This record gives sequence, structure tokens and C-alpha cells, in this order.
Amino acid sequence: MTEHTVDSADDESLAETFWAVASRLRRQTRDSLAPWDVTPSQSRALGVLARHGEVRPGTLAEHLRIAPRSATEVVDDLQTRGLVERRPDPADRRATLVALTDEGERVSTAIRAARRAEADRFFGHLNDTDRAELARILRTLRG
Amino acid sequence: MTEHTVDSADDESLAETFWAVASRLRRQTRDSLAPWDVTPSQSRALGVLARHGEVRPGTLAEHLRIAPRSATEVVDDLQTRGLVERRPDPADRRATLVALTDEGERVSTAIRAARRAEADRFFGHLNDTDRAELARILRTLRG
DNA sequence: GATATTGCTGAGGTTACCTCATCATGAGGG
DNA sequence: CCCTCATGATGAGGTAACCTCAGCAATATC
Repeated sequence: MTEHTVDSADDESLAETFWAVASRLRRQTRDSLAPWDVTPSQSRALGVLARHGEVRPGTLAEHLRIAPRSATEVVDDLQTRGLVERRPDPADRRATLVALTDEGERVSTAIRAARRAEADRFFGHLNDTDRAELARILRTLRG
Repeated sequence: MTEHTVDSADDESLAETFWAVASRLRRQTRDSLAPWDVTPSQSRALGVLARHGEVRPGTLAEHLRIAPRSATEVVDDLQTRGLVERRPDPADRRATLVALTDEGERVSTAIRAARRAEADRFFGHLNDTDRAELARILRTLRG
């Protein structure tokens, strides 16, 4: 019956610790995104678009690992903010292609930089070895 | 311009990988909790109560690192399910103490076991060394 | 050319949070 | 003793980020 006074010390499971870290990272990410009035999930979508160019909502959903319907929603939000536009897919008239606008391109670049800085701040408490280890282990778990 | 076909391969940031893992873990946790009809956040609260005995909602909030108002909500849900009860705090008539019921005690124990099994399954893809490393690194990041 | 499948989206729901306002109680000062 | 301020809990109302299910249009299949 070890009696720690600090709560965070008596977490028994890896999972608990994992979630505590997740929570901290979530808050920090949200804050670092504030200047652009973009939510974390929107910024993830921008990232996919920046990396892949124009894609269909369904494809976007796959990349983000969410349901297709949820991608529609993210695209709606980004479109409202003028960061992406929908255009018809010439290859399939059911489909739509989502592409970054110029503004979206600009914001996405700025965010990428900010995220990098933020990640540096967050994961920067680790030395290079630990950071590499963490990356490797997480990749194993991602499945 | 490295052209990976697999999206998950061209994640640039540790953060992205981290969130992918989080997402997987969240789903799995939800599923493993299904038999008891208890949500993850409820189960976290049960954990705190099991470890600390009766506490005030505010204290519970601190342990869970959420706003006091949100703790009220979790307690409401648990009370509806008959897993906790509220009683007046003899030391302060403004305050309330939240305690596990017998049923809550029973469920909390069962869940603890299930969570352990689930974590073993999830983190079991790692060898002992990696698991220890991960725990250590995450504790550093928890702050 | 009938049927099944695919791509997107409307409708509506859920979880887990949040802030702000309110009300009772408690604590300290004059 | 009373007044003010702080504290504990909660009502009201809001948000992000998902989800499923149903429906419609277009395409593919047989």
C-alpha cells in the first residue's frame, strides 16, 4: 500500500499515463492552432490535402481514419472558412474533389510550421534517443 | 518528393503517430468496457474512487484533470447506474462526498481486471523492454 | 435494362468536455 | 454581528468530433 500524495504517481496502467499525455497534447495543440481559428481535426485534414493534393471526401476519410460522413463535415467547415473548395470529379459524376484554395495553401503551410514548433516544445523535453524510441514504439502500436 | 502509396507511412510528426495510436486505443477500450455499459470516462472515475475512497466532486475533477462541472456530470451518470452514491460531507455542508456503492465496488474490480487484460492485449505487441521504455517516456511527457 | 454497389450528404444522436451564472455555505475583518 | 469574499456544487447552454441510418444519384455488373 504505497501512499503517494501526488495522484499522478499512483496511476497503475500504461493506458492511464498514455491518456494523461494525450490530454495535455490535445490542449496544447488546440491552443497553438488558435491564431488561425482552425480546430485540430480541420488541421489534420489540411495536412492530408497538402500532402496528397485534391482528393475525394471518402479518400480523405480513409486517411483520417474516420467515417466518410464525418469527412463531409470537416470539408464543410473548411469550405465555410474558405480554405478548401469542392469541384466535380471529372472521372465520376457522383464524386467530388476537395482541394486547397490559395488561402488554404497559405494557412496550411503556416500551421505546419506552428505544429512543428509546438511538437518541438512538447516532445522537446525528450532527448533525441527517447524521441526516436517513442516514435518507433508508437509506430509498432499504430498497427 | 518521396511518393509513398500508404498514407500512414508519410506522417511527418510524432504527434500524428501519437494520435493514430490514441484512436486505436480509444476504440479498443470502449469495446472492452461494453459488457458493463460504462463509458471510458466513467471507468476512469470509478478507478479514482476505488483508489481514493470517498471524495468530493471537486477532488475527483482534479484527479481526472477535468473541470469541476464535468465531474458533476460523470457522478450523475454513475449514480444513475447505481455505481456511486452521494452523501453529505460532515465537514462542510456545501460539499458532497461521492462513494462507490457495493455494486460500484464490484463493477470497478471487474473493470480493473478487464482493463488490465485489454492493456495487455494492446501493449502486448511490445516486448518488456519497450513497454518499460514507453512508460518511462510517457511519464516524462505527462508533466 | 434490372439490380447491386458506390459516393456523398441530410437527419439525428452520443461522448466528453467546456464556460458562465446561481445558490448555499464558510471564513475573515471590522 | 454583519458584511464581503471565497468556495463547492450544479443548472443552463455550448462545442468538437465523432457516429449510424436513410436516401439520392451515378456507375458497374450481369
